[in-house]
Amino acid sequence: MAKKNKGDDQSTEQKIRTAASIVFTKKGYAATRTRDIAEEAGINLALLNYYFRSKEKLFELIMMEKVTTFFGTIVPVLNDANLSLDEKIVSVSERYSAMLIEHPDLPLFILGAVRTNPETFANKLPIGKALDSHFIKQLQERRPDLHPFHFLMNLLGLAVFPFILKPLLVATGALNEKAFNAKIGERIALIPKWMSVMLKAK
Amino acid sequence: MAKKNKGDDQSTEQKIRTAASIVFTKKGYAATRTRDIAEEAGINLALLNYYFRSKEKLFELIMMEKVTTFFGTIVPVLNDANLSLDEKIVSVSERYSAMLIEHPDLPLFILGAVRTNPETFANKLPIGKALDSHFIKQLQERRPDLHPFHFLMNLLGLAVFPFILKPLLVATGALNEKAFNAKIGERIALIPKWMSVMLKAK
DNA sequence: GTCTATACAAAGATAGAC
DNA sequence: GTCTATCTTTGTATAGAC
Repeated sequence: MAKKNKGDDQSTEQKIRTAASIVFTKKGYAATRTRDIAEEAGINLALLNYYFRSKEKLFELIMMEKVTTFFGTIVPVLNDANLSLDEKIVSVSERYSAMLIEHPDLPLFILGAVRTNPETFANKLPIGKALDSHFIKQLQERRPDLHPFHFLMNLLGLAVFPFILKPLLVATGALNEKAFNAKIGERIALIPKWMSVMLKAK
Repeated sequence: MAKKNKGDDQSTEQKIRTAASIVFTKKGYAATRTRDIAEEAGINLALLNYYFRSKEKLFELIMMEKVTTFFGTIVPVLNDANLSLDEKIVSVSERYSAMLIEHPDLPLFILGAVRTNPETFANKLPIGKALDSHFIKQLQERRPDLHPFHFLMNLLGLAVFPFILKPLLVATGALNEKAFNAKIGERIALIPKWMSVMLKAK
């Protein structure tokens, strides 16, 4: 029962989690074989079932970790009553860029999972909270004529969309990893500016 | 050899193409079983291989159709020397919205395919053309201080991102199909406005 | 806890009759 | 061109030794 970890770096369980995250991210759920994960983790295939019972359970575990990372980055900001609207915009664009540079394929992972398993997400996502947040109230105050949907879409679109397009840009050779990150760096300062002028535009 | 089509509505080949498009779009390549396609098409499993040799060849065929639809919508506009920068922005946002309302899951389909098969896209995409277009030259003239990458990202982000998020919004019950389309309709007129103020913002 | 070996099911593809 | 039947491969999961 007790974990050994005799001078080794990582527990077997953790090795499998890490490997699963890598392979699922790269190939998606359906294209991933449990053998791929075992190989990536450098462990025996049978151990995967020993620790996680099934491929599906392992996937759900990994996915919930990712969802938490993704939304945990902004939900607290949106609900922070001490921040002005403009401060929130700056904070969200900074946090999102930082988080996405560290986890560049998070968006596609989640979107892919939603596409194949919409039911799973029905109650597990804090979308409702985002729509009822302090941020939304501030938006409605500032621009009662424009539905908050548009602002949220614009902010997320400006911040997240490049990361969604990244695999395509890199695959086609339009941009390499380094050039991409440089452009993202520029956007951190630009997005708040753009959001600001869009807020003012009548 | 000759096609029969004896009073029937569609040729078998066409039925398979249509069915494949539906199932691949819904489940992605790996999760799709050739048996699903056969069933959706109402034909025998063996006919799929008879007409298209393999699941993979069939997929590539469908994918190229989709890529053509997706990029064919804007590339001609970007290269039209008779349109001003502002006219191009209006035209692209209108065309994209119209095309995406008709094919709402095109973006996720293509992005999913890129993720699992990046090599396939290395030479088959007109990204190079977009980066060398008349549109880019106009942008550089108007705002030599800002890299065109940002404008393209912004325009695409504003127009396309909502459709990428759509499955998530619908799955979580944040928005239904009808409300979503209404919001998209509003954006057709709003996006050119936003792009315009972003172009002016220093 | 970890391994080898293997059972069992699913899925792609083809042979051959009609 | 279309069907039934079947081969083969691949992939998930488990049994049982160590």
